Amino acid sequence: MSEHKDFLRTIVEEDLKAGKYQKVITRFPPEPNGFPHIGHAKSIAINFGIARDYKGHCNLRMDDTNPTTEDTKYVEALKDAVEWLGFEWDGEVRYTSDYFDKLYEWAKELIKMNKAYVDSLDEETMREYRGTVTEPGKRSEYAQRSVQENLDLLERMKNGEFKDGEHVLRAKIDMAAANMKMRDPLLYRIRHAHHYRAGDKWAIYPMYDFGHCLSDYIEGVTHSICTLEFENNRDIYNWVIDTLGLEPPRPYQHEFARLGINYTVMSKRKLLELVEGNYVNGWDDPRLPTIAGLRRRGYTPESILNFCESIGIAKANSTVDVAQLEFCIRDDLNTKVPRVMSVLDPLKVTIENYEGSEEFDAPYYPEDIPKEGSRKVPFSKEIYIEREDFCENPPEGYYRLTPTQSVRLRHGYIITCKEVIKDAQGKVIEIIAEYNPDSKSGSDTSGIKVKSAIQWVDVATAKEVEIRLYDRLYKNEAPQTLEDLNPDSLKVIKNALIEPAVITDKPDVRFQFERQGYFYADPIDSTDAHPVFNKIVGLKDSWGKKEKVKAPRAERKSSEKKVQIDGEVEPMSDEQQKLFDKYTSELQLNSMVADILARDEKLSTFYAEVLALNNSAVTIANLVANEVARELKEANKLQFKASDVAQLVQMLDEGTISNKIAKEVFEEMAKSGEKPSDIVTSKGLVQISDPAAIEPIIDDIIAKNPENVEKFKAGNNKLLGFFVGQVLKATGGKANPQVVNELVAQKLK
RNA sequence: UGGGGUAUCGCCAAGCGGUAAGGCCUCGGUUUUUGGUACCGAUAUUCGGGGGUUCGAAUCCCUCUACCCCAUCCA
Repeated sequence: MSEHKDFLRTIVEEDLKAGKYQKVITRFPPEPNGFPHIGHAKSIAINFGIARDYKGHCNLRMDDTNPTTEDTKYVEALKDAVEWLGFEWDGEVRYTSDYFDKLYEWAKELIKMNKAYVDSLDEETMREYRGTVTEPGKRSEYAQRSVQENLDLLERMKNGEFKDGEHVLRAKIDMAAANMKMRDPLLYRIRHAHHYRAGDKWAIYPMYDFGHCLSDYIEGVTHSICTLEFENNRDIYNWVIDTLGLEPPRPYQHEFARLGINYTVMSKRKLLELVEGNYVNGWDDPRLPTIAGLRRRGYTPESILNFCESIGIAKANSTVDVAQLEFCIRDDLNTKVPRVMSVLDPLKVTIENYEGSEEFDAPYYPEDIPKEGSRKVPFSKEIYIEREDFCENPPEGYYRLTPTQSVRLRHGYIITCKEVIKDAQGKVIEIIAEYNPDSKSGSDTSGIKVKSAIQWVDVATAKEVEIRLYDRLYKNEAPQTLEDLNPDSLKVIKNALIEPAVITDKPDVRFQFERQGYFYADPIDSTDAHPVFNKIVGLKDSWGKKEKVKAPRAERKSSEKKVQIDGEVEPMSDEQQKLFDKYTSELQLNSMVADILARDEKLSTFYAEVLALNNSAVTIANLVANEVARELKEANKLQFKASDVAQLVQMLDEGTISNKIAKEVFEEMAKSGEKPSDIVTSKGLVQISDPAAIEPIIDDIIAKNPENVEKFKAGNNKLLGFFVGQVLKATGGKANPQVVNELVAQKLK
């Protein structure tokens, strides 16, 4: 585990420490109505990861409460994804549909408590009754039905006596709730549909808000982790569990931001559109961010897990740069896979001074990768090189073959261009070259220095392969529509060439094609007779990048600060205005503090109370406007009285305590309600202002931090805070910060 | 617009009153028979804006702004 815990792990740890739960139980609760994507991988990594880190367990539960969209094939895909990522769920796979009986009992319970009712409004009316975000809704007249009638109706709904939509079961909460989700949410709806697991037993199905929390409870889940869009549903989650009076321990819901990645889409709807509209070739199209797609592309589980860990968990909506994902797969494959040579766009090279043939012994891994293994690479007079690796009129900095620049054939000899043969259109079709017999790789005595080594294949023995080059699915960073699709996201090269060992020896399924990228033998289409390789990701290419940069030279980030227009501040009432005037003129408060006090009745009243006991108007005002305001905001009820604050201010005025200590005392006082003077005495918080007592401490700290002293003397003024902080820490916060400040500044001069 | 959230580098993200972590990207340099890898180095005087409190504020207080979610019988 990394040293910085994310906020979820922090919560889990606190709960464990507080003894709230004996064991952490999480769950991954997908609805089996679509293929899992990398966003699910994040959720899987979080839920299973937390369970693993805290020695708990994680369930896999299909949240299958909507029979019209769900299917077994998705269940399989989901199970498969979890397994592929290397996680093991606790026991059997769980299904919300297995809890239908229990859920139904609880629904009746709610009716008996008069907390749920059968409503018979039609859909449209129900929507009208719900009100809007600014206007309260109104309760359905059916809410007055008797318990008996509700029970009876629900029973008959279950038995299939009514048509879809005729009735629903709703919770009786509050039609005027500011949280729209709490305006009598639906608990059950009628659906005469075949459920892929429950069959035709049920004519009613629970809604998410009813089924999910209770399923968590049934499974003993402790931390129910979901994405941000469920924040509003948390109130119902708690309402259902609380209202039913379920015995603790009970689960609590926590939300995190879902994963977004640029140049792709993640929503089920958009993914479905791509698949069904044949914009891609099925759910496992390697361009898709689905687990199946990533997997078929050649991504490893480790790389995806590393990715999930690297992006962190937080609550801010964010879009991760796809470069981060690409880094993770390169990073993983770099140390794992063999290097081989392939040529995608061949240019023939005839080495006129070479006769016969030979085989080079070439290691599969470069020297910096601690892995063994090698293969034979056949070589003869005629070879192919990559068309890009020859240039007749090279730009500056071009390292490869030119009419005047020799290159090394990787694992082989150094060649030099002798003649360039072109067709009628002027296209280069062949290079006539010469090799240096003394330059053989590994036993080079030629003394020739070349700028680079290029990959190649032998014409006579090279194998033909199909290569599928994948690029980002969309051309826009934040794609909206199908128009944003990248027309070049797939390029198929039917007859690329590859060295024979890849096909005959099959040392692996993933390879680095040197200087090109990582490739994966397509698990479905690749055969011995017709090998197919998917490009997983390209190598980093600092040359290609440089070339590109030459073109667009326009955008420079505009450094001008954007001006922000402030909205209107609400005007004060006459009463408030009067108070404000008194504060600023009579009591000499600054206008900001006066404004805060004048506008808040609780604060101004409290202020007046303290002022009656102590006349340090400004000090009290500052304290009330800042510290007391916070307490009021957090707790709503104050643990202390005006007299306590007056006493605190007096100690401050007398110099018994510093501002820093005052804050500490205040916090304690707000928590325990103890008298400030008692807190000061019991904790020994009297401030130290005597320089003679402070100086030795400062000397000690200066002696211990010679580097920071240097930096400070070099002009890093921020370090003053560091030294003052250290001294304060050493004295338990008791040193008078003002004295310390002066002393430190003096000593470091 | 009522409610619920969120704002720290180009992209993620730590930080919880005392020197603005880290990763990706980018840019230099070293090593290199992959323009790869590895390694070194650079890159936020500033934390959405403005005020206030404090010796000291990304962190506390006030206020404004922007973005996301909620008015499916979806989850």
